Amino acid sequence: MNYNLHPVSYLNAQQPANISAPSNNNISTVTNTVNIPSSNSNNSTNSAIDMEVDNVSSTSNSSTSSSPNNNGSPHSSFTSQSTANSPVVDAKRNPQQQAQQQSTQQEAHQQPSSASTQQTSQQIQPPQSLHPQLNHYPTYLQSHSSQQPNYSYNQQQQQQQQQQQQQQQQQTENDQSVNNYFPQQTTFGNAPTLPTTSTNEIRKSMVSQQEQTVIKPPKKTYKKIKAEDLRGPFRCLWGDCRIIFETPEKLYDHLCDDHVGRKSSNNLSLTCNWEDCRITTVKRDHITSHLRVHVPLKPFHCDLCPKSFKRPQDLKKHSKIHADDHPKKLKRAQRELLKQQQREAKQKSKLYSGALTSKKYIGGGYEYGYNNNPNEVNSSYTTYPSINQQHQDLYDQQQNRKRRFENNSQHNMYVVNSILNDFNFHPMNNDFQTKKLKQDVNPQYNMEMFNKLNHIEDHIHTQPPQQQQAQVGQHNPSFGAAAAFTNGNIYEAEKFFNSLSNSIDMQYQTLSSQYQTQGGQIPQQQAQAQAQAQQAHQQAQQQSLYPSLPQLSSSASTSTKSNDSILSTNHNSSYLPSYPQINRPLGNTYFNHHHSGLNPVAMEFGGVSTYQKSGQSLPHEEDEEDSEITSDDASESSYSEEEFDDEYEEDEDEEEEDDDEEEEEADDVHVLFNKLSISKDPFNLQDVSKHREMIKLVCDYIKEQIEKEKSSSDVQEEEKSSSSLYPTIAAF
DNA sequence: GATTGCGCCGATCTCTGT
DNA sequence: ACAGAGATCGGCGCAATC
Repeated sequence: MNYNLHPVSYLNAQQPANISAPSNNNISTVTNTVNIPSSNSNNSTNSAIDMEVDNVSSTSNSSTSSSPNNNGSPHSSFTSQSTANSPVVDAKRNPQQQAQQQSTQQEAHQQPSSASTQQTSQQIQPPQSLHPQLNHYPTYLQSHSSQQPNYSYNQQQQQQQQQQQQQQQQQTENDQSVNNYFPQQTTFGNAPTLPTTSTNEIRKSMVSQQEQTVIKPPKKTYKKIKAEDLRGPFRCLWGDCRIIFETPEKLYDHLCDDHVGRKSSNNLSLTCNWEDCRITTVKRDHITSHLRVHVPLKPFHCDLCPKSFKRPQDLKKHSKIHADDHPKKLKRAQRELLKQQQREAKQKSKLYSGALTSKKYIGGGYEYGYNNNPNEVNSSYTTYPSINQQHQDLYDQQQNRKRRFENNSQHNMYVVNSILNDFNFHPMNNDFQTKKLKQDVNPQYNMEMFNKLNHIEDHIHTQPPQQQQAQVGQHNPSFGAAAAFTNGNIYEAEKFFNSLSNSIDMQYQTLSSQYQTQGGQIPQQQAQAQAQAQQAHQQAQQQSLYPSLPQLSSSASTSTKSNDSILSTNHNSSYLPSYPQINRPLGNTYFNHHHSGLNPVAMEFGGVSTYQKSGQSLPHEEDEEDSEITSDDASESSYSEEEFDDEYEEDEDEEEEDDDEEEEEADDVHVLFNKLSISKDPFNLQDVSKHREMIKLVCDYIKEQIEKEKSSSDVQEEEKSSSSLYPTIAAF
């Protein structure tokens, strides 16, 4: 376990201790008296951060080990399930259940054990859940009312105590089972809060209640992740651990690594201690899969629709509805195919007629029209000359756009499809009609958009070429399939992406000019910006009632950490996206993660290993070591770095205009970055450039579609006009 | 070669939304 | 009623260890 990956998350997690209010006093004594196997104890780093991390994480592990499962026996979690006396639990119980519970507790107090000391350890009240709907509490677990063990005893006393607890649990279960099957014999002991009604009424009510609570199987909680669930902060509610994480990915990692643990690390816990959930599994992957219930994390995205899923099986099952043999898919495909064939036939007929009646031959046999379908590039009319100068201008425009695609039209089409899909502009998207209304017509390139485009870019470059090809074929069988858009949709999309492109252009120009003027002074500027950000953060923290999100120190990372760390800093800002994020690898640069076969995100779609918290080292750690290899591989890219550089050079030439304005922009860059929440390093410039390029691809595509729409409408008009010259022949 | 830990994956059940 | 999504569980394979 490497806490150096995101140390500030742990470091700052101590700050809101007064808010989350887990009194660690009791816990600290626990950890001092009992040698609990802890994965964190293996952390041999000596930095100040790690020292504090150990303090915090020891709290978390003490909670983990506060369960009697972690007594060193690997399979101890099978034998006991402790249920904390959480007020959340008590709030859910009806008074009669509470009375029964109290009576059980009283009986437990009468046992010759240290119940009074145990009771003090139960005073830690967990705060309100981040996800109230997840507060499910299986009824069969409510019957397990055991006390937390007192770790001030030695191990032998612990074992005895655990045996007593097990006996108590068994006795309680036996009593309840007896009461269930022989309700007439139900007694309530000396429960103090029972109402003084007749015994028959109590018996009837209790019988009915027990029938409801025991006979009925525990209901599962099926929670849909909402936008508010993804805003964070993401607090670990495992036991007494209240560490706050920036992202659900980190929270999930923390849960799997620190709380579930591993058999090999001698800290495996197969009982979920998340709040009042006490679900016990028999295998580690089962509990890691179960943990997704508590974490709003859906890292498995559907490539054909905006939906995301928690588990790869869910995605796989969902993907069946996109299969070609799916009934809905077949009907829709038939309709789309018919429309498309009709329009293509009309378009081809016009092109044929126009070419055959062309007035003069201008140049060598170049392609007429703009068709990115690789199968139709050498179509029969490609060698016909253009018609006139107007067509020549149109041709030049088309060729300019086509240069963006011609190296790898398949990949670029996939980029366009992905972006249209993620922005709910894809015509094949079922939710388009409902979601498009919510789409901002004039989007701004803010941090949310930055993260979203990063997400899309991640998604794009983790798809194998075969899958991309298949998806392009499914989404848009022909590149020039203008029929995919309706008239209203395409103009809305044009407006949306043009506005976004303009916004990105502005940011890009500012960033690029600032980068050129600053040169090697970026780290110093970053340090200043970081100092300002820390001041603002401290002020906000003083004013805010809520715990602050952990802040990553970009100034430190800039000088000491690798580029990958810087990237992770950028992408894990406090501005969290409002939609599920894939587990963006820490070793994330555009070109190496695009081409490296070791990409963990790529593994995401080929397997689950990245998310099932394999014991093997993460691939991106290897990427850091093999950065040279991956950069070399980038030269083989279909979307090569040279291609990007060419684009950048063109753009930068246009931007070398006003030096005075650049100085003013340099002064305002702090404001800009504060708005964007993007630290100023060249990688951000690269990210912005990538986003700029991506959106330009979409804009070009949309323009092309609009032109095709116009041309097809011209064909229709010509057909109408020409048909008016001749008598209508009716076919019988 | 046997054992064990671990992860992947399919089957199945349950719940939710239409 | 049905489809789709969420959740759980068991079988299986692989790698490490003995």
